[in-house]
Amino acid sequence: MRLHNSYTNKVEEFTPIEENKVKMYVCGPTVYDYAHLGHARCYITWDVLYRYLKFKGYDVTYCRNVTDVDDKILKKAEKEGKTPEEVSQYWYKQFTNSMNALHNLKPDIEPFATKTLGEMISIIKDLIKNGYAYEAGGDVYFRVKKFPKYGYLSKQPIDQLESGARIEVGELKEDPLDFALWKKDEKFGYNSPWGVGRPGWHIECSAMSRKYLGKTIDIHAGGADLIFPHHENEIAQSECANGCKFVNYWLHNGFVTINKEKMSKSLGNFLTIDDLLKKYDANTIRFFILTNHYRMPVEFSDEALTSAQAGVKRLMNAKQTKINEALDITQTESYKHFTEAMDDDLNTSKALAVLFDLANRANKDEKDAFTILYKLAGVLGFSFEKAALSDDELKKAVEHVSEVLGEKFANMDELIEYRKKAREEKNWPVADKIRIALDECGIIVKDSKDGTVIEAKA
RNA sequence: GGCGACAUGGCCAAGUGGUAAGGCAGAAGCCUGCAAAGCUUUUAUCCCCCGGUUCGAAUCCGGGUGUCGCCUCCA
Repeated sequence: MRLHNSYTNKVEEFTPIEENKVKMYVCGPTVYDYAHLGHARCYITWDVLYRYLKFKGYDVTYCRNVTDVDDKILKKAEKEGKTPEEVSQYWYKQFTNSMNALHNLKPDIEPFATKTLGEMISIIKDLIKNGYAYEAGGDVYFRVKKFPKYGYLSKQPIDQLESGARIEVGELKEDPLDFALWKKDEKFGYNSPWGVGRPGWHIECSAMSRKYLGKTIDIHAGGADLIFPHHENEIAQSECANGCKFVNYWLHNGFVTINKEKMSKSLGNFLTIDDLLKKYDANTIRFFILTNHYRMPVEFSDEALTSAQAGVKRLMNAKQTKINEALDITQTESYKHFTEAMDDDLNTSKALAVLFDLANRANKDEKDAFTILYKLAGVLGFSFEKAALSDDELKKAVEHVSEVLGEKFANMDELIEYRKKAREEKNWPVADKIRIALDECGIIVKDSKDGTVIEAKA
């Protein structure tokens, strides 16, 4: 399997540290607000990597942190008169709901920053001891100039970074480039050897990664906007504290854009996952994300989502057969093509083409085509479970049809039976009226030789 | 200003040296009482522009043009 490593800027053969085991870390959310489509892209992308690695037989440990100590959380807490814990707990729940709704698998470990303070303090202590960090007025800063490789990941010449760096009022840095490992905060802080304060954002990931996955890990992934300064700083901290390589493969996903501009909180041009899910289902959002390569920008538009919806529908409408559990799909051509695509730096666009080919073959009654489709689509996180019509929806629909026809029906079965008779008597106006009325309730009627089925609109 | 990426049919998109996957939309036919779904056929002599290398380039090199991202919190 080949993956693009941002550190070397090359697509490289992936070789895990321990044979058959993969330790992957993904930078998780700061929980203070709604997750938007940009987050969805990130976490869907790495969800697919996680699923695919497991599918390939790796024993994967997937760790995704939760940042629950941050200026934005504190601001929100003050504004709403709540404790920071209440705020972060609430938004963590919202985030989890969104991830579940998108069918993202739960990471094996989801550590909270506030529960990993011991590890952070231990790393900072080591950095100070080795001269890589210094305390100044209750803050602790990392001495960037002591780490010659600083800037390697982001490909930034140090002098360029220097010209952009700046010392804020009240900061006691030796050098503008230095960044905070610990910040004095007597109001919301925690005890530490340097007084009451809070950890810097970057140290959190270094600490959680080390605590749960070890000093050197296989994969560290996240949005491309984290490369600088977040990941650059993580490398500096971890490698100076641990004296060994931090990450073997750095993976970064591209952005979702809207009107050709990056979708982000600060620009205010974002669509929340919750709102999007009111209009499009999880498969559609996933399909929209996966038609593009994960490193490319993806332009959001309703047209693009509608197109994705139609594509998903085509896959989901494939003629279903009973899943043949005995089938070894690894021996099939489709498996070969699918894995070739995915092994090539997650070419999901090509992998989707394999799925469309299988759908077409299933529709032509090719044996096992649906089984293979079902399993491979599952690797990308697509679900064939159709949203069942709720009792309430059925009841409302029956009432609506009763009203339109001026005839009372007790339930859907009775209604379908009535329409069947109408069709047998070639009473097309009545049959059509029922179908149109049901369509108005979001129910599609499909007549075939095998009988009539109803299902919810996508 | 520094660094990085991208430019393929109406739209989205794969393809990185051997002659343009796939999806959406459109058209025609089959099926169907009609629909829906499905099936079949069909839509780029050409891949932003100009040079070059090569038997051969969308793919490599040089030069343009355009778009985007990072350099501050950000997925």
